[in-house]
Amino acid sequence: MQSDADRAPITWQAIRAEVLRRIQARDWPPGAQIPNEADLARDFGCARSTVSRALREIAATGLLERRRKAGTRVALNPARRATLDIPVLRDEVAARGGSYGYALIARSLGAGPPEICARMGLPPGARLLHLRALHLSDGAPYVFEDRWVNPDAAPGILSVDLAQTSANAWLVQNMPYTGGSLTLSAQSAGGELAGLLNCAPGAAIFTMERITRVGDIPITLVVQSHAPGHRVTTGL
Amino acid sequence: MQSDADRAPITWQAIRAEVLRRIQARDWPPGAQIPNEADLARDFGCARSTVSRALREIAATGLLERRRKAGTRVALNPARRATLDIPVLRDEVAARGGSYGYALIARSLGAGPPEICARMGLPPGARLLHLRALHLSDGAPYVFEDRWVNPDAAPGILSVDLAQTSANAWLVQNMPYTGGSLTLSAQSAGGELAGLLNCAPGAAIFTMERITRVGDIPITLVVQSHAPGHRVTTGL
DNA sequence: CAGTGGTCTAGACCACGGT
DNA sequence: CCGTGGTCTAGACCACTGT
Repeated sequence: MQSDADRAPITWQAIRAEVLRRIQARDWPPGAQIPNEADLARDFGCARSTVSRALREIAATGLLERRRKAGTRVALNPARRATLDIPVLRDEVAARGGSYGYALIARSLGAGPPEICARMGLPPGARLLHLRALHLSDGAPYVFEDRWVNPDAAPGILSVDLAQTSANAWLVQNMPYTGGSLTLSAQSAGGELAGLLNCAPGAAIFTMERITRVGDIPITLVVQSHAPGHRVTTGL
Repeated sequence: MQSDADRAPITWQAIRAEVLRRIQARDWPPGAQIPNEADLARDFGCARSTVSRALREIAATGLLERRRKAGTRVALNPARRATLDIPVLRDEVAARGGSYGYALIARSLGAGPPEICARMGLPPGARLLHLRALHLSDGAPYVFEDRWVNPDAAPGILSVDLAQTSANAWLVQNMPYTGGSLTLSAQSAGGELAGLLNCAPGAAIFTMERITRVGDIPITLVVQSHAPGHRVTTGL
């Protein structure tokens, strides 16, 4: 008679919420193995792929660990993951209500320093375009950028007027990358950097170093030194 | 006759790779709309859900933007996302080959400072457990941790011997959280912090501040100050 | 070997949101 | 309105890996 009451489809978000609830309530304590997908699908009254989707999403956050045959377990030491947004600096400044500015300080083409070449995975002495520039917010230094570009990977950049267009903007529009790495650290402002960022020497500087590649070919290495007080926030 | 040549199933990873290739090759330049899922599925000779999975994964990295009816576009200003692993400090030290140590410096229970209560979203003067501790690698200071715990959310922690078990380890095993935030910044080591971390006053310190919640209830706010030179790296 | 997650398929309905 | 992505289903085969 009430055969139409259970017509409402179960969404994978609902299953995710319920699984998270059971973990939080310690129905499934850390380290415990949870039922397999087929059983859960039967319990929830939905297709296995729906359960699979929900568990996959949770596992992506590090709270569940899944292995074939071994099943799904609540992570014992959840090395949680956070997703960090890396906005374009122009947008970041605009979002803070500032007016964005860009100033190229130096541009040179020549053999890259051995250390830089090594970090980019290039042979020592490879020819690199070296750029130093300031990103400004309301005219004040916001980020100092020290960048090396591999002209072999991005030949077009040699003919761009980089005083008008920031290298990042050009690369973003013309050289979508397929991989790379990001390193975050803190460094003390040396004399030159302090001068560029208009801050006290020795101030703590939040630094992001990015290397981007297309396939196996390195495109650019950029070190961005943020003005003191910069923070990066994300959800968990 | 060759009707069995196309039996190999197309994987979503293969489609992702091909879509990335077309973006990189500027077949689909930034800002352009790409064919809809149904058309791509026909072109690739697979089910629409396979295409959907591939495009969803790419969109999750920020390279594609998807909207119903408007279709899928190559992001014009790809605010790229990176996933950051937040390992348990004990594991992080062990992975670096060090022996892990933990030393509780201070423990007190009382009204939290207004600023801390506000950051946690609690009323001013809320009762908080305040912990100060050092994480050690091979006996040397590795991270100084300044933590506030909401005892109403985690009553069990008041009866734990925190000299033996780090608060983080206990919380991780007993209080799986459902949300929170993470803030990264650089700070200059003040006199006290320099003493604790055994570094020069004024050194640049990489700082992570985490707030975790269960539902809407804040559990803990922790500020972790890393020894100078600390770096966090992730893929893109 | 056999259990479990990973994936693909073909089809269906629906929610959103440009036009 | 109606095209597009978002999702669910029921079933199938496969890849990996612990036993």
